[in-house]
Amino acid sequence: MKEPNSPDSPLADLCRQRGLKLTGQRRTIAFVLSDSDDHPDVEELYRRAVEVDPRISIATVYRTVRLFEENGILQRRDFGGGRARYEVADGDHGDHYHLIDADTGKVIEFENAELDALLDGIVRQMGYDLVTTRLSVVGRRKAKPRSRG
Amino acid sequence: MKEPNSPDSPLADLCRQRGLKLTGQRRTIAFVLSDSDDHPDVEELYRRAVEVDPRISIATVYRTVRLFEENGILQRRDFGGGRARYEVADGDHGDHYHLIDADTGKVIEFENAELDALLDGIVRQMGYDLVTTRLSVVGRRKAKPRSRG
DNA sequence: TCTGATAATGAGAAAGATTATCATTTGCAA
DNA sequence: TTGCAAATGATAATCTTTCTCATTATCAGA
Ligand SMILES: [Mn+2]
Ligand SMILES: [Mn+2]
Ligand SMILES: [Zn+2]
Ligand SMILES: [Zn+2]
Repeated sequence: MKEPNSPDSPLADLCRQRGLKLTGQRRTIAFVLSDSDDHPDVEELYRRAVEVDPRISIATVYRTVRLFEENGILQRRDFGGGRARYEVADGDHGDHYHLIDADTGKVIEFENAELDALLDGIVRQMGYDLVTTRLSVVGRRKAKPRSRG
Repeated sequence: MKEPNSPDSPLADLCRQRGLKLTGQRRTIAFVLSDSDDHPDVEELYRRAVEVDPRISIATVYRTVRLFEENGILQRRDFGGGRARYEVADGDHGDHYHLIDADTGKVIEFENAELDALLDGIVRQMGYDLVTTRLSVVGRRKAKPRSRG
């Protein structure tokens, strides 16, 4: 266990702000999420949550990520592989996209205002308002160009 | 049944070109795919295939779309909803993206060379070669601007 | 602080999509 | 035409996620 009854995590506070009942399990999951800067799936969140409070159930993790997503606290991501992955919907962090390393699976985040604007313009021109952009690119690390000789 | 023992469909020919054994089931599924211009899931492909040859099995449809995808004949798409959807990997048709109508679920294809180039440049600048772009946007039809009066 | 209504939880069943198994059939090269 | 490797059909198994329902916990109000 780490950081037991400390002041609530940012996400736990958000939880309360949204008028959601703040149970022990939700406090734990909120803490784990606030503490993560990657894109864990539910199994991984469960593992991390159990470290904090061993009597949490995976059913509750599923329920909680769904609840948090519905309340705009979490964002669900799909990087292929059949499982949903989650990250905090951070207003500061801003919208971002993901590059997945084809060989290692590593996820690299990036932002690009030109891309934002281009997508928005394309969709608008088609007569729609953009609601969601689902974008991830898979790439393979370029071989370092060798100095010839 | 429609179009029984006619000349093979373009996809069936492709199948043969790749050295894949051309079974009756594969011929049927290839025909159904060539005949489709939308993004059917496996269940839908199965329904369409059964119209042509009633003794086809859904297991074979699953196997065949996987085989065709592995051989670059089909492209798998994910528009959410938990099922894979497929379309012919058409060289002529070119790479394209998908706009999903948030209210109706309708899928609208679009191409955009600027988007192609921008994504390629972004990925390259991060030190990667672009392998796959997974992009779909969800949009909501704009209300027609009313002439005020 | 105590109580009760209500909502959340845990454990496991169920659902839904996809893949694996295995006995039988089929395509196709010789 | 034959033989064999590969494909098929039927169905079991797998995997992720949701549902069910009896039990427990939260929290507003007394
Ligand atoms: Mn994982
Ligand atoms: Mn369907
Ligand atoms: Zn991210
Ligand atoms: Zn398409």
